[in-house]
Amino acid sequence: MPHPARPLAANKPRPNGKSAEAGTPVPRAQAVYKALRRAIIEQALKPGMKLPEDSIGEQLGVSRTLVREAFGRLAVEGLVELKPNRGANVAYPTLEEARDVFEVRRGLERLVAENLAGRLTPAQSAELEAHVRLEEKAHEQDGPESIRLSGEFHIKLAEMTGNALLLRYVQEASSRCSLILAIYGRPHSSECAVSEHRQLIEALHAGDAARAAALMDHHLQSVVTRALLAPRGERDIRDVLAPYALSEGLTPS
Amino acid sequence: MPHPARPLAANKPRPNGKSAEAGTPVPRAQAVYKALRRAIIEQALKPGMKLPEDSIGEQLGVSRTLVREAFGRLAVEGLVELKPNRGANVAYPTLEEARDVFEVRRGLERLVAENLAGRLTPAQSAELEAHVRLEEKAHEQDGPESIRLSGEFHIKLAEMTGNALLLRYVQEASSRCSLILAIYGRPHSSECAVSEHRQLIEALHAGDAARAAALMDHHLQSVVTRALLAPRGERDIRDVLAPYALSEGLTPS
DNA sequence: AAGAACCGTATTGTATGCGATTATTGAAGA
DNA sequence: TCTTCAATAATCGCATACAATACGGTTCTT
Repeated sequence: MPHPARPLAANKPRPNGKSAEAGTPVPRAQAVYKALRRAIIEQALKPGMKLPEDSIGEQLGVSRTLVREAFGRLAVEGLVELKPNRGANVAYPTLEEARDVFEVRRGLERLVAENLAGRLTPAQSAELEAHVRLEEKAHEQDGPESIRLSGEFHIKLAEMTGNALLLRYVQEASSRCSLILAIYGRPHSSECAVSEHRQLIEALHAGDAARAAALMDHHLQSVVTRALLAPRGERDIRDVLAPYALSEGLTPS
Repeated sequence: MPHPARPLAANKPRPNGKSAEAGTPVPRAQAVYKALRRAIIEQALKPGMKLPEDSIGEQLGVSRTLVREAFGRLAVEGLVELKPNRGANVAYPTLEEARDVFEVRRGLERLVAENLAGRLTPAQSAELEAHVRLEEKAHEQDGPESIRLSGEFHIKLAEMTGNALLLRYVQEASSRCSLILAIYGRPHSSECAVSEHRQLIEALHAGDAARAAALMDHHLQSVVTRALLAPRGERDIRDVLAPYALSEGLTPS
């Protein structure tokens, strides 16, 4: 699976500074950060996985310095764990941390709902409705597409508040929820019920802040019970390995 | 003064930055981060102030590498602004950002209040009451001590929820509020009314979640309604950082 | 004198190197 | 065979080196 290293940007030793007509001299540190972030969220890098600085740097075509910088930022956001002198791992939240994340997320999104109630522009309403229709369509074949869309619905709402900090926090909580569901969630239940999204839009539109908040609260609560409270009790290595042992005709002692 | 390239000499690889007796192999990157963080929160580094990597590194006795790492983390937390190719400044939030921060903070702390209502242990109650008494005492001479204590009250509450993420967010919002009040707040009005803290404790104790949340909401709301304009002066970075370097065990070169 | 092109300097962006710490392997001893 | 321990390999922490970019002042042009 390891592909030959492909530098992540125009890493060319630019012949002469002058001719750099290419778009953005965006710091590559940020590119590294974003690449790793996506990789973690999309679970290409699985929870708990070791993250050695130099192999990652090599793979991305940058030096360890930049990888380290990215790790630091990801650690603040709770996506990687940084252990002194022992390197970085993709975060592996405990069940308790998971509970915490969901609680905070509920608080944040309730705020989103209150903020938005009665303030949606027609354009925003339309966008949300369109989104929900997409969700419905995707829901039929129940692929990973469905999951992505459910998540984006919440991000869209946060964006519409116009509160940048609130958006950032919701995104952060959201990413961590992805991690958590990757660990403790059941395989592919689409996490959000589309009908609940519909109701929420309606309440927002009606300007009923209290009802919107309550709906959001209930909605996220039910995500937890749907996806989380059916723990695939694999906190233990044994559970993970059991099927493999079986298929190889080995008997765990 | 550019050094004429001197092939390794004066700065021999020191065995360790500090005297050998240190029992704590605490990464120095973290020390730098904490020093800068405190300096910003306590407004020794004023909002908008330029943060040159090398003078800071020199003052703290570390290389630019570590300073940069700290900047990255502080930027995620919104305490530092990082402009590509133009370095770092202490964040200077706009009024709109200020509004956003306060709104999020309100949402978070309401969550704290709801979480805590009816769940305070006797020990926790006692701690809070003791704290409020301290506030009252400090309030008489109305120094900076009074401000610090008011802030700590909210942090203490967040701690008591046992929700680490919630605590982190409250702390973050809190620090940013310090910045904001430094810019837009009036000089030294102690920001929290002690009586409101008292009422809040009472509601928590009574287990009245709704009332506690409402009180918290109102309390923070009333903090906001004290926003005014204020000028700023600038000092030399070196002087400002010296005490922080000292307290973190860093040695200026 | 106002503006544009120019150049030296201060700073930032990134890579590399070196000592320190941790993990791993393999051999000796029980 | 199971430990214990040492030597080695892998990795991290941090400083330094070098390249790229932005800033400020000067000179040249009109």
